[in-house]
Amino acid sequence: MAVTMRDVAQAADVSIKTVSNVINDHPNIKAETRERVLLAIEKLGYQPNLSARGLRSGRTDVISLIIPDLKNAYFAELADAVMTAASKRGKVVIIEQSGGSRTRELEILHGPRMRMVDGVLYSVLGLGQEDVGLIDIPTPMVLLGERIFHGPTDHVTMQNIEASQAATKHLLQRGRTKLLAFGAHRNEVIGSAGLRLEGYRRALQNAGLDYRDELAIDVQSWHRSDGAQAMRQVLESGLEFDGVVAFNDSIALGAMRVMQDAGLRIPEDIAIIGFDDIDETRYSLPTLSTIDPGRRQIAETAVAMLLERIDGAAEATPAREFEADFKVISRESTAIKSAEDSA
Amino acid sequence: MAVTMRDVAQAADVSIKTVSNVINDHPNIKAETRERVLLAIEKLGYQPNLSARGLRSGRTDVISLIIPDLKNAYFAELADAVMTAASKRGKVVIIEQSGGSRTRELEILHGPRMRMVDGVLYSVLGLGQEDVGLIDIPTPMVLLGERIFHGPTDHVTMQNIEASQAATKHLLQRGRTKLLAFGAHRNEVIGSAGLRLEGYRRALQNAGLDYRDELAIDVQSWHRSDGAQAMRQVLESGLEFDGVVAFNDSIALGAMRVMQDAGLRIPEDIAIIGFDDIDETRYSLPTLSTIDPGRRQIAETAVAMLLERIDGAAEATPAREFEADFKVISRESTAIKSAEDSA
DNA sequence: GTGAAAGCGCTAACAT
DNA sequence: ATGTTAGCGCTTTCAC
Repeated sequence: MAVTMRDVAQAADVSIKTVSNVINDHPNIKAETRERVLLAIEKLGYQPNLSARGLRSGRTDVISLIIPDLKNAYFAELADAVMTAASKRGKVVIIEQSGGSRTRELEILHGPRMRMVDGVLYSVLGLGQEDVGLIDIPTPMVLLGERIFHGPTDHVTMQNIEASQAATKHLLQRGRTKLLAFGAHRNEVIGSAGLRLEGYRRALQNAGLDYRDELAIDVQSWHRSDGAQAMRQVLESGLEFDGVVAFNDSIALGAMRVMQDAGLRIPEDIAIIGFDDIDETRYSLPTLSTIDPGRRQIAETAVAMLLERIDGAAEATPAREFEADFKVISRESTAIKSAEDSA
Repeated sequence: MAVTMRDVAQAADVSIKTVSNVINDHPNIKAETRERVLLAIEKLGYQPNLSARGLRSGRTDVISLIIPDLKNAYFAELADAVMTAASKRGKVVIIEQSGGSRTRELEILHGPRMRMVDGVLYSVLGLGQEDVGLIDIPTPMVLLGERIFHGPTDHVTMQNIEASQAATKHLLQRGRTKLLAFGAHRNEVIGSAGLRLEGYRRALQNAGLDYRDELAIDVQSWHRSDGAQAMRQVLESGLEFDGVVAFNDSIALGAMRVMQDAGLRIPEDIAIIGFDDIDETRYSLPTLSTIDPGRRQIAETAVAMLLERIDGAAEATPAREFEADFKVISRESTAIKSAEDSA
């Protein structure tokens, strides 16, 4: 059997309580006693049993992160940011992939695994605003993403409308006027797609341009292959455009590849900007202009808020909402090369 | 306080043991009794306390996956494969990022967190063969990667030498003879870099070509930016080559981008093949030929082996080694376009 | 400053 | 087929 606190206590000739005190950095221990205990721990190779501690204290120091899909670069980078933030505070992270499925998200949220973690960061995709009642679980939770607003929990998100508006303005400033809103979900009002489309509209309006519905291109799933396929259809249709506001980087990269195959030059013929600032955008050919959504800030804030809820520091505080700062990252795909660009 | 088994037992008017039996699908329960218990569970919203179960049974149904870095596409895809395989068998996964640091890997391996998981999948990067003595931990473990061989534990890996040899042969067959071994670590014998360089040498030898040391390009860290930088130096140096065997996809993509910037056409001027078959290789311009290392098979096998160790099914079995099947994936970056390709 | 003892919620002997 | 009971290893009052 593994060595327990009792063994350590015996070896150090103190009570089990004293060992516990040393381990948990409690005050009121003579330096000499602490030394002795530490030595015994070292000698016996003692390691606390986390299950026992969890049972007794109600804390496991594990938090859960629910995301749609780790293979998606955006979520891999989010997971990394969350794990880094959690690790700084002594927590480890269990990642649960939902596949964006409603059923699976509910299963996870209401499953027994929730009882073994101190809290949850939930990046919503399957559920929507109408499900706001279903996310009121006993485990402390912080919501991520833009599918549900004003729920019963803290919420950390990015400035979708403002960022999308800035991205659109970025292209308008470069003289492009026939801009695709690439990645729309037509009948969505909130959700990333809905909000980003709204930002696109506002930018057009501010520039005195009309919104033309045929320029809003539906791309249901935001993977690279979907972006590629949607762009293929656009090119076949003969629709005229000189710029693309893509609602995430993956579909932007997919679309870029298809346009280049078709002989279009980027940015000379078509300027394109993405969303998310995934690592890859710095290495594509051309490099992709994009929106930095403030991922690190999102992760840090979400973890901090969650921990406050867990140790009750924010007990009296009502549900908070936090929007991270964003930045337009200008790269080659929207570079200004010469006067005839907008021709 | 949360509802416990005792409450359920009371509500269903049975003993606590019966409730436990129902939950754990033990035999010998009258259908009618089971019904009653299930109903009570439902009504009270009972959820088992996993810490308590873990304490009592010594099992947590959590396994740990130690990898260098989630932002690295290869590891993100590996993590996804592992989580999927684990989930099928009722386990969840804690991901620990080591950053490839020796110290950090040892810290994790010997840390208290190991006592809260049933087993570990450890993708070695920081440690090396000389550390084989340090990885003999009490927690069941399966080793991944190619830094340590013939250790005290099961080991799942890919066929590095054979795969690299096949990749090199793939280029040789296309008439390329001046091939960079891109991503070498000069003084490494085992490790991915060492083994892949060996495969490269064997392929040359089989083709009756001499190994030329100046064609082995050191790239210490295998991120895209490192590949880009190394290729910049190669181009500046004026070294002549007509093909690139890159030791992973990321550095291949970085290098490809730099070559294109320099006006080189791929595959006409330079043919290039990568390693890992990360998703992105299907969408780059041109698409990147690569080696499919058998990721799913690796994940499935590693998880299966680990679980056998955990439930003692493989108690008597000595440490096993398993090599996954690989495949050469031929894409545009090594396509045969015309007769003058090899000019 | 340290010790004794209770008990967290569960599982597994053992009993019936 | 079901009930009784001990105890996993730890933290936490409460004494001293």
